[in-house]
Amino acid sequence: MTIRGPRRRNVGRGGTMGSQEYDFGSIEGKWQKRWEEMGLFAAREDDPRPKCYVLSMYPYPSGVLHMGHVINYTIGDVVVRYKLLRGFKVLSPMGWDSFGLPAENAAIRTGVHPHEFTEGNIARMTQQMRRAGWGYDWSRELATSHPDYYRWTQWFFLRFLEKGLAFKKTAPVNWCPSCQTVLANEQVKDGGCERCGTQVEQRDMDQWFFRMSTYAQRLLDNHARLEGRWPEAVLKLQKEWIGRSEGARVEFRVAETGDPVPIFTTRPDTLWGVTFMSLAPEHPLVEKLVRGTEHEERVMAAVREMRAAGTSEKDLADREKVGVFTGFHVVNPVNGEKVPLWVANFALMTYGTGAVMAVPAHDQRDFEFARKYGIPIKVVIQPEEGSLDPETMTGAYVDPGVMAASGPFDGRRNTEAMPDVISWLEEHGHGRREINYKLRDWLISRQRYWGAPIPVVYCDGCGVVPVPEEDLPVLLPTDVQFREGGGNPLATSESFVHTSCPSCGGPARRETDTMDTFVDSSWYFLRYCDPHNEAAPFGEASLRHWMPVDQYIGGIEHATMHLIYARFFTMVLHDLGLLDFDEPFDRLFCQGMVCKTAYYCPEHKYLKEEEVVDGHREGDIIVDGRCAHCGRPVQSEMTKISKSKFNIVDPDAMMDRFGADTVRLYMLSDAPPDRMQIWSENGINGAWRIINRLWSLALDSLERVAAPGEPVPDDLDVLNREIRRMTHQAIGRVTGAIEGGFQFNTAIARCNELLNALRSGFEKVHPAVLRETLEVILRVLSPIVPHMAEELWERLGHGESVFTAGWPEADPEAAREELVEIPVQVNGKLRSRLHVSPDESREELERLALADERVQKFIAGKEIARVVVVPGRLVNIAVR
RNA sequence: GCCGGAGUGGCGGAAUGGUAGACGCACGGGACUUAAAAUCCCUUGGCCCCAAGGCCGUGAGGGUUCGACUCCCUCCUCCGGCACCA
Repeated sequence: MTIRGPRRRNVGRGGTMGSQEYDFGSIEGKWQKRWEEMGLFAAREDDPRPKCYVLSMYPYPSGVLHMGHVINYTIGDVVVRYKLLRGFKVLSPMGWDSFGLPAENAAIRTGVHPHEFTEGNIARMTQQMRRAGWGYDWSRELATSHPDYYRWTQWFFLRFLEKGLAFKKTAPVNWCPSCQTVLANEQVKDGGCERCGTQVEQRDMDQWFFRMSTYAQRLLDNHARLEGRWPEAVLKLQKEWIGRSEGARVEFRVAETGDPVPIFTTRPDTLWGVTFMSLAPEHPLVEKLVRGTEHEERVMAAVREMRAAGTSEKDLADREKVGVFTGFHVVNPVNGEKVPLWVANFALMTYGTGAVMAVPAHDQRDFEFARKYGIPIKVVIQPEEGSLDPETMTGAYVDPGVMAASGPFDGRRNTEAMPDVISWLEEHGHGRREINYKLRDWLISRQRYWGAPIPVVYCDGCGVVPVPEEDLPVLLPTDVQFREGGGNPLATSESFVHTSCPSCGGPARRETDTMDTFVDSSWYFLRYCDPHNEAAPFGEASLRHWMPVDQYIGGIEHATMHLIYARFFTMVLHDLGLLDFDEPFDRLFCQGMVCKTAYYCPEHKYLKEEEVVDGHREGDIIVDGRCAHCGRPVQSEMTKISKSKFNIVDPDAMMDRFGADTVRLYMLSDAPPDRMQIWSENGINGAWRIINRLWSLALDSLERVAAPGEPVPDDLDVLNREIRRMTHQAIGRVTGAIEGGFQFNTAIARCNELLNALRSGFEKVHPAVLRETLEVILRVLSPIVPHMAEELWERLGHGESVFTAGWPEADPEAAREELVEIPVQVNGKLRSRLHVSPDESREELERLALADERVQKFIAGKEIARVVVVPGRLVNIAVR
């Protein structure tokens, strides 16, 4: 199929309206250069205007801009320019999340050093960003892989280490055998590596952590301050991720040995119904108990099997629950009952204590396990009506009820007795109230080269020794080998590994782990405030000046990783006395995914458009197409653009064809930006038309537009009064649309209306009204289509940038309606319309409505029960 | 399973409890053109009707109200997230 609407560079065919095409090629470049020269986006602390820090999430420098970047950075740029027009000095920085796996994988594949690879990509993407017209203060550009940045990442690590917030421990970790590195839980998707998809294994390794779990409650509490400012969904995701649950810690003991077995439960009210206990396969007690006993072989074999499955099982939740009896028992402290101790694959060592009390009567998972292994079931919560029989139960009873067989609590409602049960446990020394969180400590070790080296050395005499601050940065060495499956390349550098102990001067070994790249991104927004500081990560005064980020913009996929890490990091820096705030991002906005139709053949999977044959187009979609390879009918779906689905859109190609302004306008004109964005050929053509309609109307206006400053006369005709009214109403509505949640689509719609009104009455529009309206359109549209707005603003005779012109202010007098249309309803149904002054009295409206000919037809012969009059809005006559 | 969000023309989407469908796309008709593209103008929720006009319509069903896309209850569908968390 042929691509419709190919762009010809064909300007000035002259003649009638609409014939002049917007020549983005020369105009966009001109203004990008001009903004650079005038320092429009250079943020200065000595600038007296109030500050506004607008930040878009920095990208990984993959070398290619994709549509996700385009929507993200376009929104950011619109906010930046809008704030400029509103009189703020805006900090709008950009930088690079430039450490990470792709560069290292490329090094293994092609032999190009990650540094070179990364710098080349940064150069390419910078060009693409400039071309898109996004305004940044490039003097503040940073890259996390540069030593002058990662030296401070290392410096923060040392501060954490001093305070005991960075520590090392052996932990079962997610190991990606392909990447040869450890992954955070967040980086494991469906049991596979987030990056390469390889099945993840569990291994015990010595790893560095940040003590994030102790900040769980604070991360949760501070949500109160973010409510209404962050998307609901992000707060919810974080809440879920932090996973607070209240309950009790209860001390059980092994009957045979007396070993304590503490458990955590959210249902202390069911303690009397415990019929067995489960330990996680990794629980240290398992091996301790069975070693040297008749049970050892059988139990340890089962444990090995359970551990082998690890997290590599595709769907953990659907995995069959299996267990093995240890041969030992535990004593239930509340009633002295002796119940069997099992090892079960559903018990997690990483949550609670790694031991779970089992109440099959009131927990579905325990129920299934008990039925499977013939373990007794004991009912201790009875429903209000009827009584449960363990023999006939088909599932656990988890609803509220009355406690039974529960000693001192018999007959009490379980929901009400809960706090008393906990008090009782405390009084009798059996346990205490406890709160547990799913949020764990942050594993930051990566067995990789392309990251910030963790600045410690290992000395046989002194142990773990931090690198002294003055020796930072610990530079990445260049004498390393990048090999497929070769483990950590950093460990292959002799010059790096062998060093001397900063403490005793003896021979020592450097840590070869590097830090998770999420550490880099946990403070980059701070560095932007003072990017060239060589004495500190940032100057206190600069931070006080710019922070917090007023508006942060990025993808919702960072809700639980980056956004929690960055909040945690900020809190720690606050507690270290480095910051006087503890939440970094005042407002957050998450843009929607960019989607496009993809085609799918049951046999050949996703197809390119040209592989779909015999179909016809309905709008943008090929319908009833067949697979070019096998002839099977092809399905179409609207889905996130991705290479694997052959539905990608190349921003560069789009800007070649339509220019940056058209792409920007299209991204924002169809749907609110937090929703899914549908990319379509027709849609971008529509945006191109809007651009050209405005362009040619403005050019046609130049001949007859009033001189700048020429006042609008008082004695305008109806048409011109109407246009002025629309103009001044539009200012208010556009402002509201932007302030009320970035509803750029409706803001653009208002401008279209104005444009249409000017076009249809063009010959009769007064020159002064023409100028006024055009200038309003240009100013309110300038954040969205900045290049064209600037060009036309200049051609209208302004010497200064439109971005220094200020946001237009609505004149309430001009915006006032002279005549309003008042709907008249009878029993809620529209029957007629009155045309009256907007402040026509209640009585007169009622009189006019009742007298209306069309209304009469519907009320004749009926009893009027009530007449509702809302002055200026409507009349509703209720009849019987 | 649990928790969110959303269901409005052929499509993307507009509507402080007050004229449902702004704006745009697509479709159709017309103008310009030798012709096409581009551009411009008109029409366009469905149904009945020569017309005037009327009836029906915001996932389904109830409720509150003079009046409900909007608020409340029940249900259905779709999307997203979480999912052995004791």
